[in-house]
Amino acid sequence: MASGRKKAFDEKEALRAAMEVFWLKGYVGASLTDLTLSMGINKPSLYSAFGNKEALFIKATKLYIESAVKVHLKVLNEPNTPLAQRLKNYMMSIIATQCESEQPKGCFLVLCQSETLGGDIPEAAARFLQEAGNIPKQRLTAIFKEDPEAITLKLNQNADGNVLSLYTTLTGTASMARSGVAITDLEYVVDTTLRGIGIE
Amino acid sequence: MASGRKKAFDEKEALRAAMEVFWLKGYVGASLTDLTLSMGINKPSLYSAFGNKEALFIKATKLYIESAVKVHLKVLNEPNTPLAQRLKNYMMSIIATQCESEQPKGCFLVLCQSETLGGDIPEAAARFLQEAGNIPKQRLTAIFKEDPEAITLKLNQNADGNVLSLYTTLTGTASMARSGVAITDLEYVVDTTLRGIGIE
DNA sequence: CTTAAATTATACCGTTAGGTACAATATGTC
DNA sequence: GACATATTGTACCTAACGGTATAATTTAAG
Repeated sequence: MASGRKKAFDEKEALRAAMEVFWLKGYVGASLTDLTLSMGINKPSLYSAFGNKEALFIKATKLYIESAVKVHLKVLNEPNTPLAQRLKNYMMSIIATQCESEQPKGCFLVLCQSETLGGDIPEAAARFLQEAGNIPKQRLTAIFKEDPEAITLKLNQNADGNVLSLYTTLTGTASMARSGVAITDLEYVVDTTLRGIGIE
Repeated sequence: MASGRKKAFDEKEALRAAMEVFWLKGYVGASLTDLTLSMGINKPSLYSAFGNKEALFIKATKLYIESAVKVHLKVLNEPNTPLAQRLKNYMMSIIATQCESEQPKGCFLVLCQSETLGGDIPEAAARFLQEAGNIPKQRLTAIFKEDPEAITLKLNQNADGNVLSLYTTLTGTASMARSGVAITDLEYVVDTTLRGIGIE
């Protein structure tokens, strides 16, 4: 079997570059020129490797979920660690990503979810974005409902409300990080939220 | 002096319609077609009355600040009302606007500020957006530093942190409202934040 | 009724959007 | 080296973008 010319770019690396463009500019704001420039490839290469803009966006979103959402979850079940510390570590780990200066500030999902209401994001991508937001919520709900320490603190009695409080805070910090607020300032916000739901 | 044909549209009403388009779609996402359709006028009328897209956006932002930001401030100084109640009224008043179903869900400023980092918003408009966000922050800072009850509660000792906590929560609720979370659920988030900073 | 001023509608401008056809260029197999 | 295959670079497509020139309207003043 004959097999033609080799790809001159690393697909994973190109996808990572695309993710950063969407992360910085959103779905609508990211033009194909922005994307191809950052990815270091031209349009035919992009379309043959990733399909089209929407398919590329979904793949970039999946990469973001894996590399910037799920990675933080493991500290929630760190053994021999008080719940208060685990929750704080989790939130600060996310905020560190939001404030990381080597990446676009803020949160990919928060930015792109805010675009969905305008109707300029294809429906499949919009649905995918919405589902992505549920991942941390479900995990936090499980913690509040099942963790022995959480039950002792009666956090299970309004688990949904407590999850929403944390999630709202983290969404807010994403906007704060995007506009340049420092992680040291946001740590106080986290402490405030945790104290507010009755922890510590 | 001769004076020509009369305007067939109400300028205030057209500006209000433009504000809602930006509120829903952001600066980049709002096309001139979106704008002229919602405003009920055509492009030459838009340009003669408002200048260009950027000038229209700045006027729409000013209208939003007057009609959806400053209006909430007065409850912060309501006489014969405990500080806890005033702060809660203030936050819930804002969230009611964010959840109002007769308007686009969420916050005009939060949406458009998130676009600025991408570089697709003209610089003058971007600066104006940033300044707009300072209005509530400055007022809250004054409350925490000067209100007798706030001083008694020692909220003045970390006024900036407490302001950031409230502001982050309200920014978060704007995103929550945009994705359809009900005001009744967000009330618990407000209670959490206020309890967190040591009120109530 | 004429005239000057202002607003309207229509048609158009150059540019950029997302997307693709096609020829040129590499690669592995025979 | 010839050939099939896959990727690349270039050029192009239609549609929509922000913005405008121009001519057709409507109004008030003289």
